[in-house]
Amino acid sequence: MEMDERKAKILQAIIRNYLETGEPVGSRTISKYTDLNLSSATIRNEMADLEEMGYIVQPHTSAGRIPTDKGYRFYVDTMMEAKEQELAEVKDVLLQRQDRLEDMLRSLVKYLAKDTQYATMITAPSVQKNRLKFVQLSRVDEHSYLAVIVMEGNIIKNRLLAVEEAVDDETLLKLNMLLNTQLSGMAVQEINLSMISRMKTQAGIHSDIISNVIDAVGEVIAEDEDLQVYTSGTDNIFRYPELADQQNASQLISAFEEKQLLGNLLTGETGEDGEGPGTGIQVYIGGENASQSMKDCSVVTATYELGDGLRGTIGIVGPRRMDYDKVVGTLKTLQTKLDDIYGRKEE
Amino acid sequence: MEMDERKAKILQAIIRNYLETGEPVGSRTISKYTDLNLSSATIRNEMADLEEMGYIVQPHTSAGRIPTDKGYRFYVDTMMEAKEQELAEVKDVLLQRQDRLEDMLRSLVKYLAKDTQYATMITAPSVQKNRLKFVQLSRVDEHSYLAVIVMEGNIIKNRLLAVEEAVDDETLLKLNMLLNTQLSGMAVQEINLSMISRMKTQAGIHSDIISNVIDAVGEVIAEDEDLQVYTSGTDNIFRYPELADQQNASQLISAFEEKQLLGNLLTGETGEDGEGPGTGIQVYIGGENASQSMKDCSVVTATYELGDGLRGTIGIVGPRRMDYDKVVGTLKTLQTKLDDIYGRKEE
DNA sequence: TGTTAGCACTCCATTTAATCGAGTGCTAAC
DNA sequence: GTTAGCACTCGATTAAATGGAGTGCTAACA
Repeated sequence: MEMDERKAKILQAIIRNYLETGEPVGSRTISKYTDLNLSSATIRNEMADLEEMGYIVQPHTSAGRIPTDKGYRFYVDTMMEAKEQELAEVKDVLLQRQDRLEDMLRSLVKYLAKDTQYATMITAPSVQKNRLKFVQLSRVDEHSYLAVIVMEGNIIKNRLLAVEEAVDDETLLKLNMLLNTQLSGMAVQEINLSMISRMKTQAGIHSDIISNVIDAVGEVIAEDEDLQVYTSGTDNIFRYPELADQQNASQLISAFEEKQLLGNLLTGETGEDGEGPGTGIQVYIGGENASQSMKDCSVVTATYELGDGLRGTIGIVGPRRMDYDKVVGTLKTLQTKLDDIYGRKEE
Repeated sequence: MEMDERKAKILQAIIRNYLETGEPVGSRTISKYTDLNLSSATIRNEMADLEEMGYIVQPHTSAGRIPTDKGYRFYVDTMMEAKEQELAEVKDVLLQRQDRLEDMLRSLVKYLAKDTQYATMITAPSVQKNRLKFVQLSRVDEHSYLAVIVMEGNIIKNRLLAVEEAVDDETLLKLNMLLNTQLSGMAVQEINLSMISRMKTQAGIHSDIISNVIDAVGEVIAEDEDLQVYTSGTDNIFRYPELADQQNASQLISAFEEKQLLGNLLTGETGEDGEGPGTGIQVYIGGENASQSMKDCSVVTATYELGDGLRGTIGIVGPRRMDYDKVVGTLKTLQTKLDDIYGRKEE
C-alpha cells in the first residue's frame, strides 16, 4: 500500500486537527473538515489504511486516531509550511543588549518562551577558533592585579590575581607588552610549555606573575568550555495536559534543572549542511529524542551565529502536538534577524 | 484556656510526627509515641483543647489532626532546636570559586538544593556602598576600546566601546590618569554633572570618549541594581505530594521562573537586628508569605555577607511541613562558614 | 477532679456496578 | 469505489456499597 494524494490530505487534516484540539480525531470530523466531500465511511476506510501504514493509531478501540511519530515526521518533512513569524519586539531585545551577551541571551530565551508558549533553552555561543585577542594586566591596589582577557569574538573575561610584592608602573608596562606580543592572535592550542618558559625567562624576577596570568588564561578557556545553558518558560509545560501530569512534569522539570545534560542534548547533533539563515533547523519528535525524559516531547533546535565564529544553539520544547509550522517559522525569522544584526559585522 | 507543659508536649509530638509522615496524626499514635503514658482518650481531650486554641485542625471530622500555621509558628518560636549541620563539601564549593562570584552562587544554591531536598534560591550580593575602585580604558583594536570598571568589593565589569578615531598610546595613558584621579574612591551618587563637565573639559578633543566611559559606569551600576536571582532544585517540589498536584506545581514553577518577583520576596524583609552568623534567619510559614503563590509553602531566608558590605539573601522553599530544625541549622552553619572564609578579610 | 474504657457515629477513600456515547469495523446496497 | 446502516467496543462518568480510621461523648473509676 502506498501513500496517495488523498491519503496525504486526510493525514494532514488529522494532524492539523489534533494539533489544535489534542483530542483523538474521528472520521466524521474529517469528513466535514476537509473539502474532499467524502463520507465518514470512506474516511474510515482510508484511516484504517493509514493506521496499517503506521502513520496514526487509536489510543483504544472505540476512539478516534492520533498521529504517531512517523505521522508527525511525514508531516514535518513534506507538508509543513514554515510561516515567517512577526516577532515584533525581538529586534529591540537583540540590539539593546549587544554588549552584555549573557543578558541578551536571557532576554531572548524569555522572549521566545513568551512568544511560543513552549519551554525554551539556549546555549551560550562557544568560540570555534579560540584565539586570544588581547591581554592586559592592571593594578587595582597594592596586592591585587586584574587580568583582562579578550578573545576573538569579543568575549571578555577577568580574573583577579593576588600578587605578593608590588610592581612599579614601568615594569607593569613591560609585562603588558611582553604578554601582548607573545599572546595576541595566538590560538589557545598553540600556547605550549616552551612558549611559557620563554616568557618566564623574559619576565625575569616577575616570572611568577606571568605564570599567574597564563594560568588565568587557561582557566578562562576551560570555563568557557563547560557551556552555559539558559532556559525559560518551563512553566509552559503545564499548558499541555499530556505533559502536565505529575510523572511527566516532574521528569521534565528535572531535565531542565540539569543544564549540563540539556547542553549535550542541544549540541549533540548539528551536522546539517548549508549556510546562512533558514538552515540548521532540526526537529526531533517524541521518541526521536536522545533523552528518555523527552520521549513525550518534540524539540526543535536551531543553530545561531553571532559572527566571528560564535555559535550556539536554541531549543524549543513542547508536546508532540506542537505547532511545528509556527515554531520553525519563528526560528527561521530569528535566524534572519540575527544575521541582519551580526552578519554584516564580518566584512 | 492556656498552654501548659503537657499540651506543649502533645503539640510537639503531633508536629514532629506530621513532619515525618505528612499524614494527619490521631490520638492513638500520640498515646504510644510519647513518654507521657496517657491513654488515647485523654489525648483526645487535650487535642480538642489545642484545636480550640487554634494550633491544630482536622481536615475532616473523622481524621487526625494537622498543625495550623499558628501551630507551626509556636513550634518554630519555642520548640525548634536548630541543629548544626554537617555540610561536608560546602567549603570546597565556597573556596573553589572565589573569583567567579556568579559560578560560586550557582554551585552553592545547587549544593543546598541537593542537601536539603527543597527548592532553593539566592540573590547575588548587592553592594551597599557603591564605590568605584578603579577604572581602566584599553585599546583592543583600532576602533574598539575596553572599559574595565572595578567596584568596592571587587565587582568587576567590562564594557566594549566603539570609538570613531584612534587614540594614541600617550593620550590613552592620560585619559586613564584623568579617569582614575577623578573617579577612584568616588561613591556613585557623588558623580554629578559638574564633575562630568569638568572631566570633559580636561579631556579636550577626546571628551566623547570620556562621556562614553561615564555612560558605561552608569549602565554598569544600573545593571547591578536589578539583582540577579539564582534558583535550583525546583524539581524537589514534586517530592511533597501536597505541592505536587498540578495546580500547585504549576503555580510554584511559574513563581520560580519570575526571578524578579522572587527577588522582591527575598529582599522584602531583612529588618532583623543582630550581627554575625546565626542571625538574620527568618521563617515564613504558609499564609505568612507575602506571595500568594507560596501560600502552601514555608520559606526560610537568611542573609549572608561576603565582607566589604556585600550582602545577599538565601531562601529555601519547601512544604509547610518542612524540616525546620534541619533547614535553619543548615543555614546557620553556612553563615558561619561564610564568615570564616570572607569575614576575616575585612580587617 | 482528672483519667480511661467503651461505643455510636462521621466521613473519606476505595471498590464495584451501571450507564452513556463517541467512534469503529463490517456488510450490503448503490 | 462510495456510502448508509447497524452491531459492537471500550473508556469516561456517575452512582452505590463497603471498610476503617478516628472522633466525641458518656459513664465508671481512682
